Amino acid sequence: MSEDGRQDGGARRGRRPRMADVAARAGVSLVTVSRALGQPQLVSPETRQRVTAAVAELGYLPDLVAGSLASSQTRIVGAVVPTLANSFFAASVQGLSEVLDAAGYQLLLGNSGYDTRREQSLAAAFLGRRADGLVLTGSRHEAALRGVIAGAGVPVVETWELPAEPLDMVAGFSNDAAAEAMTAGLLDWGYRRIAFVGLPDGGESRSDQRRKGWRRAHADRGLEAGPHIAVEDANSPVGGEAALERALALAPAVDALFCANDTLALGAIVACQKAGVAVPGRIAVAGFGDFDLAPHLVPGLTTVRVPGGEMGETAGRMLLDRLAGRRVEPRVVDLGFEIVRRASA
Amino acid sequence: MSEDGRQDGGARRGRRPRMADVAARAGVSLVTVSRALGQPQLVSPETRQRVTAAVAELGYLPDLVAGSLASSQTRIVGAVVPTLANSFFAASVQGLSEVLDAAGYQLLLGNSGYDTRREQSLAAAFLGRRADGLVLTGSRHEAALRGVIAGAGVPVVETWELPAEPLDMVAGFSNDAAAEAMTAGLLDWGYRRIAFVGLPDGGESRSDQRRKGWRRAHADRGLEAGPHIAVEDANSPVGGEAALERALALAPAVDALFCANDTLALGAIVACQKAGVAVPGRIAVAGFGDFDLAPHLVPGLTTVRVPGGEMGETAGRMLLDRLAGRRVEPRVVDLGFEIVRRASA
DNA sequence: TCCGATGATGAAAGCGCTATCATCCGCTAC
DNA sequence: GTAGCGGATGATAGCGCTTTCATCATCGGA
Repeated sequence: MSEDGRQDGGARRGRRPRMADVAARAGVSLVTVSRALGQPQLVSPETRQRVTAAVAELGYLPDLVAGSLASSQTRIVGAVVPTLANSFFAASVQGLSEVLDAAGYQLLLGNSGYDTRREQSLAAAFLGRRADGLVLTGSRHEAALRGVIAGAGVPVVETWELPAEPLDMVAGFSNDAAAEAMTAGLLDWGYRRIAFVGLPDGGESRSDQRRKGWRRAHADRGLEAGPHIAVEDANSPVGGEAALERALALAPAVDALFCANDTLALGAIVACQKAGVAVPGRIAVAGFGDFDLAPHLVPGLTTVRVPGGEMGETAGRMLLDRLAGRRVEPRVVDLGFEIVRRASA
Repeated sequence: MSEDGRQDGGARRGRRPRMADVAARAGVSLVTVSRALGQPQLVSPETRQRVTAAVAELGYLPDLVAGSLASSQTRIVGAVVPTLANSFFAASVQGLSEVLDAAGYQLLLGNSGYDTRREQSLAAAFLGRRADGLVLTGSRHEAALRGVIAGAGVPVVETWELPAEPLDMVAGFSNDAAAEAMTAGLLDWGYRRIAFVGLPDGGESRSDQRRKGWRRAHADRGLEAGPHIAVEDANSPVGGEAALERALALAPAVDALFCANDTLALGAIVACQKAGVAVPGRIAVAGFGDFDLAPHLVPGLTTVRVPGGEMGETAGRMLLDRLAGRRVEPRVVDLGFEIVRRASA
């Protein structure tokens, strides 16, 4: 291949080459280049090879913006998570990203900061970019979202919950069933006064559901639930530390702490270590999420394993299936959970 | 506003409205709509108001793909991180995302899995989407990347390191200086045989640099560095646990473990707890990163605080400045680090 | 009274691709 | 021999916007 200087078909100096430049260089029409790149089987091997060579010589990079406009599909999926500073959602994003990447799709990511209005505006922005699909976290959205999505006509997957009225598809699990199961486990293991540690009422949809499950486990057995110890910030161990202190002061004595997530549980366990409180001897601690560190804490954290990465992967696959024109059945996938009993309860 | 049925200027049924539909409805030309939306100050208040009303009535969402093609700017920034399953990079992405969001930019995210070829192909894909800027992690890239970026002519920020030959701009810190400072601290505090726990040689750029700093701190004082305890996976506490076991078996006795990151350090501390090894009495443990949990471990983790979120924010701001046509000086920003001494060393 | 500013609006020309339809060739089938 | 067909290629028309340039009032100053 000639390295020296631009030839006839070469791109004008200083401009990034376009498909027409490649075409000229390869001595074919623009359409043929488009086909050679997009549907190579429609082009003869020699032509394809000439095009490939021209692409390489010019360093041509197809403009996917133009392609998207012409084909009205972007191969972009938008995802909104409450926060990235949290390994749980990060795992989902990672799973999603990998599935999409393998299919040549790209991920447009936004974080809502647990604010449904920001979620709404991010979703709108993604749709404005003509994302082919959307992945959302949770079931609580602005009322207007439904209309915006319907108007755009793109497939959507909600994750991390099992909404009563899904927008479209769901890849999630039941937070209340999981919390109920965890609570039932604690009761079965002999704990009698189980406090729930989490956000106040209405603080956040998933925390609320978990609290509901905890309450129901008691109700189903005719027991009265223990106290709800409210924390301000569910994403810091500090809340767990404070909760332990409060729990120890309560009478009748609380013998187990069910934390709305593992970060809080870690705070509680650490506070116990510092205060010399035996876990689970004096007080048991259970978490929710089963983060990486759960088995490594001392004592190992009893918790609920949730399908973080799988939700992302499944959401991605559902979207891709739908975009490929395949029917997605069922539209609501419950990825389940698992009670993981370690030493802390 | 009339709810009932489409009117003259309304969009054809079943199609999503375009700018022309809005224009017809508002009784102005398409250009005016474009201006009313993009540069409202160029349009009279009444007209602007008519357009706004028409937009609302039709539920019009501008097509940013078309806009991008026409204006040749996408307001999209692409970012590549090694992994999201790691709170360190997640913090950077979060910081970046927030800065971009506030400026009306969107984030296209990819994870390379610590593979430079995947980084390269992601970067190329982002450039194909005509991202206005790129944020990369680290300084080790495929050779071809430089040319691809130069060809696209977009601003780039490298993060998490201080590359010797930056691609363009940098928002990072010196891993070797930080590791050297941490090691110097350990030496100052009286530890004499400090093992480094991290990936094997050449495993990863940042781990290598940290090891280099550890070695240099010794060399500068005419001391011989302790052993390098290699682990397979630096992102799991398991490596730290294994490392502790190996360290305890060494003679002469290792009295401090300097782990290439906090996750490994956590593994080591936990292993000590389990084995009843006093920290720092028998062996001190230092980490790198200062993740959320560091102050909450028992004992609190002595570590290096790195500017995770700030690198993301700074990278975002540098990009935005450059895109706004402002000069960015200096192009290499060292965000520094901080030695945080807690109880573990 | 006329003129160049100034402000508000519009018409037309693309941005760089893909979709669609047309063309052309060589081949098989009768 | 020729109709018919599939494979390979090309010409053309947009995709829905922004940009640029043109138009046309309106207005204060000479």
